[in-house]
Amino acid sequence: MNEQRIPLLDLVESLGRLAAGERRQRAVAAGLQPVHVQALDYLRRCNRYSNTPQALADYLGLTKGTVSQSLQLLERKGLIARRPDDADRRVLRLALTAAGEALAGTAGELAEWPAALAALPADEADAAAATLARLLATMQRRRGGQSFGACHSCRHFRHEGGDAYRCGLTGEPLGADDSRRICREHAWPEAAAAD
Amino acid sequence: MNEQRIPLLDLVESLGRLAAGERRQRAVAAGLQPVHVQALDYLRRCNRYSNTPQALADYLGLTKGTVSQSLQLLERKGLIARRPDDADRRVLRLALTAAGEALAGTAGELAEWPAALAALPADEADAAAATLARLLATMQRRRGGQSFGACHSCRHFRHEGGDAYRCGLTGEPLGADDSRRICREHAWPEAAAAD
DNA sequence: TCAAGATGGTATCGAGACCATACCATTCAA
DNA sequence: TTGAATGGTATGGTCTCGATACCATCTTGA
Repeated sequence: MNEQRIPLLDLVESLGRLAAGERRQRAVAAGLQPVHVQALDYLRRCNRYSNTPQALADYLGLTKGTVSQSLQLLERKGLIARRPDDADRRVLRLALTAAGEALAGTAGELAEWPAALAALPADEADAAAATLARLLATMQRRRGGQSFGACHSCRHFRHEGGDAYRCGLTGEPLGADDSRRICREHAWPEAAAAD
Repeated sequence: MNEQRIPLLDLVESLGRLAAGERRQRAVAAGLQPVHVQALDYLRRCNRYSNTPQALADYLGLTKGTVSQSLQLLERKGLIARRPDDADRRVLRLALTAAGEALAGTAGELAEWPAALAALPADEADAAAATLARLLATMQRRRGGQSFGACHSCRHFRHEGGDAYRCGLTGEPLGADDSRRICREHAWPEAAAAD
């Protein structure tokens, strides 16, 4: 028997801090702050309903004022483009430029983790991931906040056969690519967590 | 079959951010910054070799100058006491005051997590914890940084029968309480990670 | 139709974390 | 005993972040 009495939460927080530290290093090496790399990463992974300053603010847990500043900085650096929405002229639509896409790719990658993760037995890693996914879903529902999950795990997600999907909230059709993106309207199903 | 293709690292980071967010809320509710609560929590859990500004700076990954500022603030608020070491008069020994102990207790507690964690099947949580512990040990060794693990999981830890332990590095005897504290000299055993 | 509120975003200011640099005191090593 | 290493402080600057106030646009409802 081994002696790891370390509770699960402590481990998650320690690993999270470690990863955040590495991300921080890579961000400053790229001339950005960690939060800016997070923003770029979000824009790379969010869907078409979620590429606005307000959605980003909700995702990051920051005020819209703070996010507005960061976005201006990112635009000055030529990493994102901001253009008004056609339908609602209050709204800005954010998009990565080619430079932003490239930077998000390089600065978003972690150097040491893939190897360490690959060294874990696959079934063990999968089991741990399943457990953590349940925990995450529980926590997000319990806190009542937005969950920002991928589209395909959403309560409103409908499969219409083949590669055809639809969002039950907006009614719009979705492609296979859309279904893997982060959505600000995401809501976990009622009963089960991540099943 | 469920569709959680979410990789383990993403989950760890999401959960870490969620927990950090809750810690942040509780910290500001207590009139402190998150890093200050982290400092108090560290001082509550570290052993007698590790209660110095430099050790805290290493633990938090901050410069000693930054930590010096924070410690002055915490002393002004009456949450910690700083007194010079008897043997080495460069060194300051840090200790929580009664108020600091109380605040670390209340602000360090997370509200929603215990219930969510308890809702997980015990064997599943243990298995996930074991996996994450291995991952953490691997990452810390790989990055060559200090690990700040609990004394009992250290390479230098010696069990001398009953409740008698000893640190193989300093040679000093350790009680059962000591062996659960965070040590700045902590080093994982060579071969296995957390076994 | 039009006023009132809701929503998305910006401008500006202050607080404070954080780092870099320079510095002092003490201990340790040659 | 001199020089390097270590522990800590002081200071100035950068930058995040929140609060507040503000403007523009959309929505709702009487």
